[in-house]
Amino acid sequence: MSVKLRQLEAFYAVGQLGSMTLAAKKLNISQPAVSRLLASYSESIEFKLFNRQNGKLVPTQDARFLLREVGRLLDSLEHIDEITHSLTSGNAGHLKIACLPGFSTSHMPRVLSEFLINRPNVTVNLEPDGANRIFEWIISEQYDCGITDVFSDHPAVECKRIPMKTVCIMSEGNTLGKKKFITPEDLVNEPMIHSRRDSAFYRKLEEVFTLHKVKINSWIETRQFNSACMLVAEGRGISIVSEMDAREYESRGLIIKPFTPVIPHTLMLVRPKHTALSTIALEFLDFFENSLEPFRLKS
Amino acid sequence: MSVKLRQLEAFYAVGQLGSMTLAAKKLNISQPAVSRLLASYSESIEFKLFNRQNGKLVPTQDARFLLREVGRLLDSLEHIDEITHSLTSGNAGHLKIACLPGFSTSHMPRVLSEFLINRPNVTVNLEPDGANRIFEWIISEQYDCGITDVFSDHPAVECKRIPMKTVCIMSEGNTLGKKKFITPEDLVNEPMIHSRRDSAFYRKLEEVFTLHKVKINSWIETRQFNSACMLVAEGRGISIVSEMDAREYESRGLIIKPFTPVIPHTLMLVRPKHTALSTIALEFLDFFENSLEPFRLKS
DNA sequence: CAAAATTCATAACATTTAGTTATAATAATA
DNA sequence: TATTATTATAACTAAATGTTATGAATTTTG
Repeated sequence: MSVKLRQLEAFYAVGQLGSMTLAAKKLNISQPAVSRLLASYSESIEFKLFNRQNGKLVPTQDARFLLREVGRLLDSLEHIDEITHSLTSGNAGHLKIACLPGFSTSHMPRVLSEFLINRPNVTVNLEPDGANRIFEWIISEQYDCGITDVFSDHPAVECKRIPMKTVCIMSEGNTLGKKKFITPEDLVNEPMIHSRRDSAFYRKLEEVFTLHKVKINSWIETRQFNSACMLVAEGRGISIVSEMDAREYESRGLIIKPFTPVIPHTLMLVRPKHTALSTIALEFLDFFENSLEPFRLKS
Repeated sequence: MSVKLRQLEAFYAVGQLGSMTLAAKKLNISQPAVSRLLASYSESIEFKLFNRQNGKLVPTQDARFLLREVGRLLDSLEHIDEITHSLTSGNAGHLKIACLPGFSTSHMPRVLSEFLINRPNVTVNLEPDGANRIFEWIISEQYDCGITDVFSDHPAVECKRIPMKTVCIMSEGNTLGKKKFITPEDLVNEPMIHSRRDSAFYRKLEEVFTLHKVKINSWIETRQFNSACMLVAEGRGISIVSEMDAREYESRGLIIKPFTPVIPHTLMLVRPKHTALSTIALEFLDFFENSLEPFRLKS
């Protein structure tokens, strides 16, 4: 007959309290129950557990050694109980997040650390990578959610679009800094930093400029808004980027101006469609979406 | 209803093997048993544990998180099982040993380390102190056993006498080094290093010398044989000490010669009389007594 | 695609474990 | 010694854990 958990609990309680009667009270069972649990345990192992001394039950040298181990076991059992409850309430679990590299260094860490403050039992795996890889990961269900800016209608991917505000950014010396807002016409002679020509955002940009009969004065092509901000902050060029990214660099000398007409930048929150997400993952997606609120384009 | 150990075992097995049928085999129970254990566990916690995928049971994100914790729990349970068996066979436990300071630096470490080689789960507490303190500790049952050289007939102390061989030691240059054995008469003019005048051993020494009508040429009085050996090795004086101690210093330039008549030095292995010693403590006492064999005086 | 095989769930029942109350035995204490 | 507190034993109940038999659902295979 194998060791029974109940036996260990009884053993531990008696070891702690030095009395079966007290142990019974602590465990909320009757004294005979404890007596028998202890008797059966003591029989299964082959050494004496307690000696009587003035009416107290004093653990044997060996028993004392065992007590430590049993204590550890009961602790981790309690921990499991705790964790179990936490998992349903979203206070424990593991999060696997994939996001574009731009996010992983600026917005995400802030949001994540805030999210984790009250969730000590949550562990996170944050993987920055390109849009294509993110989709692969979501499709193969290796990650709980992804933050990207490319749409996909893959049947296994749930995709939520979030239109984001964009702004025009320039370095501090720029004469356009005196204007209230910027239009395409203002940018005729400005060297522009913009995203790759095959990106959806560049196409939208081009469309707007064409409509205004202005040619984009292309200077540097970069993959991320991040880099654009960085370059502009360094003192050269002008760009149109997500306001969220712009605000990250505002303190490093960067002029931010509204741009008309409005050109939205669409973020995508993606997740596997056929898997039930864990509570913690759902909570995080909610939390993250909320964090975008200040920069979200209200339609 | 609280978590049942059996449920966790089933959960873990299924999580590992991806199948209830296999899990049942591993646990040596029937498949329906596993099915019900899992069902009841899944009901008690409030989230789904597994998803079916091509006939395999794949743990949920949350379940995977739990599995780690449960694994730890089961490990420590297994460890307890292991320890329990070890305790009866004397391969685990805790040893509290008190000994004279002389032992704690020479003989004891060697014996102890040899004793522990095949007993990885044994922990030791070795406390060096004077004879009186050792008795106090044994009486109050704070220690399993003690090594000393003073007898006590305290009713709570079990005392085993071990008569030990003694030898005469001198430094390398000494002319007596040419003799086969040393007698009291040889020591008339030698400056002697000996134990304290109130010690049992000194009284025996004095008795023998008086019988031979030789006065002890007292030079240095020291508490331990250790110190005597050290002093002699340094090049001055002559002493009569336990052979065991002498051998420790043999390599540091020390001449060892038999002494007649035989003066035994009595070691005491002491332990609490009214407590059943743990298996490991009994084993250790045995082991230690054995280690004294080469230096023991056969009567 | 239908047949065979695998895998899990359910039902009905047996056994073991863990709890109960009542009471006797055993220490500790006044 | 009588009294009191503590543990052990007995007899019984409820719950947990196992069993076999069998049906439903899903993969695998010919």
